[in-house]
Amino acid sequence: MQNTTQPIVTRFAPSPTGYLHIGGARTALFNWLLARGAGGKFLLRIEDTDRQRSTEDATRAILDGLTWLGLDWDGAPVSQNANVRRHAEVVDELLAKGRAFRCYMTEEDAAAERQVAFSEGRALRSPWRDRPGSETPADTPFTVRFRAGDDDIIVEDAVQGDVRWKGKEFDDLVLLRSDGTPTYNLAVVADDHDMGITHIVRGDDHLVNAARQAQIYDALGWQRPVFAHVPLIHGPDGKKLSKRHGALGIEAYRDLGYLPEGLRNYLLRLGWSHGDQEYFTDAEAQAVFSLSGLNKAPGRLDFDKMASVNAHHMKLADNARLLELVSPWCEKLAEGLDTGSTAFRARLLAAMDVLKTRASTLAELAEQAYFLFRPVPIVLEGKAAKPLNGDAPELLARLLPRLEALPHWASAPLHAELEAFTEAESIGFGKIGAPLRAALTGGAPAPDLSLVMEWLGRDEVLRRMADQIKTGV
RNA sequence: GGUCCCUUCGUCUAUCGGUUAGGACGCCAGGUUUUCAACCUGGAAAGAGGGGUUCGAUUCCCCUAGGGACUGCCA
Repeated sequence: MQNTTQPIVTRFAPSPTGYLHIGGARTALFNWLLARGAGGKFLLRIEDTDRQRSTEDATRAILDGLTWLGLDWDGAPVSQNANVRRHAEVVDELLAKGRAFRCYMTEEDAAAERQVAFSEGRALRSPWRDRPGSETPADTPFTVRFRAGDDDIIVEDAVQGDVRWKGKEFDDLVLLRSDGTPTYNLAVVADDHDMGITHIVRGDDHLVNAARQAQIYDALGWQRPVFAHVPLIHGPDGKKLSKRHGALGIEAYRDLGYLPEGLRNYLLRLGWSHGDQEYFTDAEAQAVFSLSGLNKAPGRLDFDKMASVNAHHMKLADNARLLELVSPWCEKLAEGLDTGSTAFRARLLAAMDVLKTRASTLAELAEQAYFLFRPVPIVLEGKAAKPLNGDAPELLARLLPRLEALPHWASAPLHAELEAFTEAESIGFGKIGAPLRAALTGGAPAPDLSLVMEWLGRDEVLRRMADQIKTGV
């Protein structure tokens, strides 16, 4: 079966008929991990032999998706369509070996023939499979079909175990269409062989194809690759993935504010495990990933878990990088915000260590940071204005000069000063905390007040306090 | 219809014949408390059903049920 002395070569082979969806992304991830962890190669092949359905846009969307996810491939992506000549050669080889034959059935003939086979509980067998060459009509279009064998077919799958089929279950499948173009199963085998693919990890919707392809490998005398068919991902309801729940392009998750490493980690654990370990860095994942950890049962998408895994990676992420990533989100929250300004950048950077522990996505990070850059003066209305009722403005007014006089503007002395103030006023912390918080953040989520004050800076704090003292009087 | 695959807490999973069936997310309760979150502590929560095999089955086999894939001159 597998030749362990040769380096591992894997591939991801999407057909460019849409975006890179979440299931495809996971398949790509597994292939990437397998290759990278073994110092092998991870190749890309675009299965574009169906010219009608294939589009440039889809190809680009898939490449962009992989790039965003951080799955880099070796060499240039292979276009399957570019190999049609080679595919025909392989068919000739099969013809020469007597493992393929010209079939003159029309599509209608084949449909009728299939009907008969169906009723007899077997797969289609072409009446042309054993006709001598002398009987073949001239000037009649033909397909080339594979001469299906009668022996059982056993696929040794790395995930599903040994799977066995009866030979009669398989069609004399078309290798070359009547227009001379190759079909999927033939092209895949030829390309995978030519590309030196050692391990094929793909969705288990291809399990039966593995049997078809195995027959072709065997007929050609080629070594079969290691097959590993991973179960498909289902939606949160356990049903097949649909647009409504999760079958989105990978870029949709990016646009929801997920980090690529967060999504990678989530996808990795969906259908694969390494004991009880939940979180993996790339290096860890590459080091321990193996086919034996793959699960046989399909998994469901769980957006809560996805968010929580992402939150873990938010905490680990570099602050400067997060600043770049979150800036567009901040612009969405505050019209006209200049995220390139040094004031904005400095504040966010200072606060990032704390803020990133409070958010599970970039969208939430921007919300958590909102108090730092929200437009001033802050207009408090309704419930948000309540903390400034009563004598709260007077309290703020008495606190203001004390803060102003602080020699060192940092969270520790600020905190001490607040404590001193509550003591001097004989009030509980909440008495001053609530109005101060309202004045500084306008009710937006924010961490400890002394930190908030440090990050905002003296001028901004005094300014926001003054704004509320003014309106409160 | 046929063939094949799958089945442990709500979800992702550990277990590779002997465990009080473990962890994570979510949920519930409590704690902390200057908002929101985070955090800490505790809790509820699972082997689809039925037969075997075995001293002993979640684990091995069979059947049933329920999911799923394939069954194209699509990929």
